Formats: sequence, C-alpha cells, structure tokens
Amino acid sequence: MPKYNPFEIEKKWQDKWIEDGIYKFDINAPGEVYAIDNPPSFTSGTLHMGHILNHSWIDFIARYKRMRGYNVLFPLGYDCHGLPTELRVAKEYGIPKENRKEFREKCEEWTTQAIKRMNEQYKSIGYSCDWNEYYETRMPKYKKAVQYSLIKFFEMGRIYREKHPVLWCTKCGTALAKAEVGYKEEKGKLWYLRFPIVGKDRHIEIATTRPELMFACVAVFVHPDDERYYGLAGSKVLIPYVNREVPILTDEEVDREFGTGAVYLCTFGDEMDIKWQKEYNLPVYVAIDKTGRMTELCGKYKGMTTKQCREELLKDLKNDGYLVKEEDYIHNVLAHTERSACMNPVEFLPMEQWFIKLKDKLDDVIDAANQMQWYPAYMKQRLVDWATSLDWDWIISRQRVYGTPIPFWYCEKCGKIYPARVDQLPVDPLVDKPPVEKCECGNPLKGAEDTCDCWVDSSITPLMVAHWLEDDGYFEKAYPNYLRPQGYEIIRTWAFYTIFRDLLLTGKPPFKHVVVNGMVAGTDGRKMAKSFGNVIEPEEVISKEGADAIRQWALNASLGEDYPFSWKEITHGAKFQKKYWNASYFASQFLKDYKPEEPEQLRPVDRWILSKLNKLIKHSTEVLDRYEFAKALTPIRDFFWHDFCDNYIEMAKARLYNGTEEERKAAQYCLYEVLLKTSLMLAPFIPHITEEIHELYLKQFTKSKSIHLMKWPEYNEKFFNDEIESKANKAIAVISAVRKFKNENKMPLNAEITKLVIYEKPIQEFEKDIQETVKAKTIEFSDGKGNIECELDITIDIEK
RNA sequence: GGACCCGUAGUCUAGUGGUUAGGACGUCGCCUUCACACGGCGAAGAUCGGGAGUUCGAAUCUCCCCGGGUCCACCA
Repeated sequence: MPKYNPFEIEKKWQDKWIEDGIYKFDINAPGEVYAIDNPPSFTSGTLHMGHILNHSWIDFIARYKRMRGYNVLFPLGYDCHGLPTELRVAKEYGIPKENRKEFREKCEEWTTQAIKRMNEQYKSIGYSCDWNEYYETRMPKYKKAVQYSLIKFFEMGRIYREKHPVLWCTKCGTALAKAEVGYKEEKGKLWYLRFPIVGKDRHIEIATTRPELMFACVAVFVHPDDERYYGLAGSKVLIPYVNREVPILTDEEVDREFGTGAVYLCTFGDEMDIKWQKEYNLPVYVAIDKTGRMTELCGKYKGMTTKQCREELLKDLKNDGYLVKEEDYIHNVLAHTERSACMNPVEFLPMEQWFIKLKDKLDDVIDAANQMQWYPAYMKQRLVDWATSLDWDWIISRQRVYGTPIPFWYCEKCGKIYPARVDQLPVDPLVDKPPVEKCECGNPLKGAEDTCDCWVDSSITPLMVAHWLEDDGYFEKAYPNYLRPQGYEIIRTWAFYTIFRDLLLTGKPPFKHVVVNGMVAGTDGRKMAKSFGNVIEPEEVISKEGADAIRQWALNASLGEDYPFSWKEITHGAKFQKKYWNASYFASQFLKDYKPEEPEQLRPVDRWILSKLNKLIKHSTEVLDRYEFAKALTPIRDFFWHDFCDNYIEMAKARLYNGTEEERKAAQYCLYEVLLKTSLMLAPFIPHITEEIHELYLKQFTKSKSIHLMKWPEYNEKFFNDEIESKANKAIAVISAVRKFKNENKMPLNAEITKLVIYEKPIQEFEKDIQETVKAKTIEFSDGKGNIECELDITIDIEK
C-alpha cells in the first residue's frame, strides 16, 4: 500500500497545477463569468490564520464554481500602501520620510520581498488563483486608475479641500485613519477649573482631563435646562493666561451629571469639539503642534510637551486660584492602538485635507446593498447601520509618502483645484508639472502633498479585477463581479467605500453576492491577536499536518461567525484524510477489472449506499450554493467514513472476496460510484489528496487530466429510497448487536457464530449481507420475540 | 451605552416547532481482525444559561434576566 505523505503530495501538485496552467482564466471560455473580488492582502510579509480562513473559503468557492460550470475569474491582489510599511522602513533603514525618493524606494524594496514571501504562502495552501490575473495597488496601472477615478469624482463636483482636524500621532508623526486608533484605558485625573465670568461677580467651574487645552478653548457649554446655569447663556468666560473671552452656549448633548455640568470646547480635544465647532461656527486655535509640543499660543509654555505643560500649568492654576479640586478618574484615551509599539495618545490637529463628498449618496449605497445577496443575510445590517450613522464626508488624504499621490494641484490664494490631465497619469504633483502654468487668478499652483487613504486604492478592486480602462469587452463580462468575500470587520470600510465609489463610477453595484467570514479566535475563545498572546502561525500547522488539514479546519467554520483555532479539528481532518487514503487504496484493489456500467442486479445494501450517496450529493449542492461549507463537509466525511467504510465495505467484503461474477459487479459498481463521487465532492475542500487519489486509482476510468477539471457530481433521484434506508438501519442495528454480543463474550469480531435468529421479518432481504458480515453459520427470520434487544425495537437470539 | 452574534455532555460543536438531541476530542472497556491501531467495536456522559409566555407539542418562536464574544460609540 502506498504511504500517505501529505507534504510530498501537496508540494508536487502545487507545482504541477501551475506548470500545467489548469487554473488559467479565459474571458471567452464558455460558462457564465464568475468574477471574485479577491481581498487584496496588505503586504505585511506574512499570512496569518485569518487570511487562511478567508482565503481557504475563497479558494473553495473558486474550485466549486468551476466544477459547476462557471468561468471563474480568480485573481490575486496586494494592497501595498500603508503606514506599517513606512514605519518599518523608517525604523529598519533609518531613513527619514522627508527624504521622499529614497524612502519610497526602500518601501518598494520591502514590499517586493514581502509579496514574494506571501506568494509562497498562498501557493502552500493550494491556492487556485490565476497568477496572471494579478495586481498590486502600487503598480502604475493601478495608481493610474485610482487617480483617474478621483478626477472623475472631481468632475462630479465631489472633491473639495478644507481645513479639518485629523487624528495625529505625535510620536509617529503622521495622520491616522480612524481604523488605526482605539481607546486605551488610562488612570487620569479630573481637574476642576474655576474661571471668572466677564462683567458678573460670578465664576463657572469646569471639569476637564486636559487642562493644557485651555489655550485653545473657544466656548463653554452647559445644558439648556440646567438650573445652575440659568441666565448665563450668552455671557462670556475669561480664559486666563491667554486672556480670551469665550461665550457660554447651551446644547442638549451636554451631560448634566458629569463633573459640574459645564464643559469647555477646545479646538480640538475630541470629536464632540469638532462637531460643536462646526455647528456653532466657532474659531479654531491650535495649542499643540505636530511634534506634540505646545505652540506659541501658549505663551510661556511654548515648546513644552503636553505632559510638561500640564504639570507646570496646574501649578500655576493652583497658585492663582483657578484650580479648585482634583479627583482620580479612569477614562478611555484615544490612542494609536493599531500599532502595539506606539500606543501613544492621539491628538486632533486641524490641517488642510482632501475630501470626497458622500453624505448625499448614502441612500444610494443602501439601495445597492439591498440589491446584493448577503451571506449571512444579517451582515447587511452592519453596512446599513454604518451608512445611516455617518456624519462626516470622507477624508481621503493622508500625510504620508508611500501611497498613491492625490492627483490635484491647487491655488493657495483662491483655493481653485486643478486635476491632472488624464494622459499624464499616474502623476506625482510634487514632481510632475501641473496641467496649466498658473491659476486663473494668476497665482502659481501647488501640487497636493498628500497620498490617498488606502481605502481609496482598495475601493476600486472590483473594477481592476474586471480590467477597467484597459479592455471594455472584458469589463462588460466581468463587472459587476459575482462575489465579494470579506471579513465583517471591514464592512464599514472596504465594503462601504467600494459600493459608494464603484456605484458612482459605473452606475452599477460592484458585486452580486457578499460572503462574510468571521474572525479567527485563539484556543481561548478570544480573537487571535498578538496582544492576547494566543497567536498560532499557519506555517506551524501546515508543517505539522499539511495544507489539506488546515483547509478542512477553515472550511468547517460557519458564515459570519467567529471561529476558534483548534488543534483537535486539524488532527481530526488529518485522520479523515488518512482514512480516505486507506479506503481508496482498498477499494481500488477490487476495481482492477471494473468496467463502468450499471449492473442489473443490485443487492439491498447496494441500493442503500447509492440512496445515501445520491441524497448526499443533493444536500451538498444545495448548501454549497448558499456558501455553507461546513454543512457539506461534515456530512460528506461522515458518509464516507461511517456509512461507506464502517458499514458498506464491511458488508460487501465477503462478496468482493468470494462472490460470483454478478455479485462482484454490483459491489464494484458501488465502490466506484462512492469513491469517485465523494472524491469529486471533496476535491474543492482537500484538493491535493483528492488529486493524488484520482491520479492513482480513478484517472484510468475518468480519463481526465486532473480531478479539478471535472464536473461536480449530479444526483439521480431514481436512487432515492427511504424504504431501503430504513431497513438498512435495522440491519445495521442487528449487526451492531451481534458485535456487542461478541464484545461481551470476548470473542474476536471475525469469530463465527453458530446461529442467528432475527425477529424482524421485513429485513429478510438483507439476509445474505447480515450473515456474511457477522459470520453466522445459519440465519433465521422468525415472528415472536428474542432474548437480545437491539436498537429500533428489534430482538434477536444468538448461539455461540 | 448601542448594534449584531452566541450560551447544547469535561471540552468543542450539529441541530430553527414533533429526533431515543447527532458528532468530534477526552474518559472507560473489548478487539493486534485478513485496507487502515492516526484503526475497529462498544460503554458512560447533555432535558439544551435562568425565568415567563405562545403551542396539542420548543433546544428550536416571543418577552425579560444572567453570562460570553465582536464591531461601533464613549463623555469633556
């Protein structure tokens, strides 16, 4: 018997599939085009367990849909631009990002080798993408498309430039996306400041965690119904040291219970400040600079860090009688949490930013989402909720270097924006010439210094997959894409922005189906993350049990649900493969002289296994069409392992070894049918071992070059037979009882028994199968009742 | 705080109105049996988080409570 060595087999087929080009896509091949908007991985240099889950699903879908006759467009993409790369380059090579050219070159270098490693990893799970349908967001053609799309948005009147507070990490020296920040619990203090009210012999007390922001205070808010402050609205408060008079305003959103019920608005301390500043049209002062030091606005505190300033300021406030109370306070501080090495508190700094106007299109985005099928359906709600609650336009600019340049020039004097010429793309406005010499107001033009938010890049993947701007015929066939597979954590970003942008660019929703996967959890049930210390690397698993085993684990997850990593699942998958391997070999021994044709005489057991097989095909097809992998995999395994190996083969053995020609033919037919069709059903799940089994034992009959070029099996309802299944269950119950009897009497299972009496006449047609399986010298069927009870209310008698 | 998901034997999990609630891992016993000991056979083990309700009938539907997770928001 050949030995099952997953590593050897997997490597061999991975190479051969690519060599033979069996996954090559041809847009003109027959079948409906099934384009997959494969999530471009960020070029971190390594695939983690979440990628394995997500991409095992995608690979499964691609394989399944091919077998179902679709013309599957399965591309591979990489999302190259991002802060982590910049930080790594800055750290590893010590190049400051001000040195733009060299810095970018190093980023490219780093990215190139990251992609190389990741490509190997994709290959190592048996990924069946077409390596020619490939993109990187850093490629000129990709950048060109991103910039072109922005120019289109400009033409729609949706691009504008405005001063806006951005999330800024003073430690990393960059603007951050909302997705890169989070809240960190911190023990702090709440300070009660007491400021005089102008023209009245009164003071107002304000509780704050950020006293140093008082230099940027532009208003004090109280609740309109707060009796403590009746009559004060409209008065002015004098902010000491800066000697600024700021108004007292009222707003429903003030929490009367917190502190003193009075809050000061500083530009900018938090998002509420931003909202109020806009709403009440208040001035903007900047107290903190990009390096986290106090500005000249702060007088003698200028140049201090926020921490130093706070300490000094509090002393002064106390001496001057402005600080009346302090109390301990545990609160959540907005911090650069996406990067565990930083975790620095984030400041809101007002800066000129580029925006895309989107608020007026939210209903259209929701309509488009409603036209799509979501798997699971409830995930659509996340997108709708997000779209409903958005109250800012999209800030598309990032103060970074390694990214797609924003393709505009602007006039610093009049603010007019000039897009790049389309034939110039891709452009870098910091290097290239502007489309016109100077602004119509006579001023010279300035190129946009910023790069695009990475979601600007990745929100046109459905277009890029369909060769947008390159091949109209291709685009017609591949867009909208059929499938968008992704995790639920980026519904509010990737899914949202993609639907918004592509809808506006093409007038059509970008895809038909959205399949949403959950997050991978550690063995402790919490999501797998470095900070929890529960990370398991895919390589560790693959080097231990192989790619097919890790795929079985991934494909046993439920749609949209978090899924724990489990070594038990991996081992169980590996054991199944071993069983499948051994059973296939065993069956093949009896197929050497097999001629594929339906025999005339089938025994009841044969009709039973064929009934189960055909029902299984029907069930699997149905659940897989709904992307419910786990609901197919488990029954297929169970059928093969338990119905086929443990029961059918055991019952057919005697016939296969010693049966007549006719009897053997029937059993051979069943062996072949089950082996071939379960192999076909398993092929998308475990592509390597099924290919090897096909190569060794089935190819001679199928004449196919690869199992992955074959069609998904069809079921035939003529084999459905509930009656025979119910009888077979009874026969199995009898066999079980005899096994138990032997067990209790310490007899080997293959020991002969003298006589077996079965008090269940309807299963007499299984007489031979039962007799051969339990090795009874004589067998009788009788009315009445026996002494040994079996399951299903059957009784029997046994003589040793 | 909001939204969504989840709560089934020691552990993980299938099961969305009527099943003796299925399986995996673990445990125990038997079988070196002629494909497979990473095997086979068999045993013990859950009344389905708690409570109320709808129903002839609920793990499965409704409501409340408790617990866990994820995402979002977070309060000066």
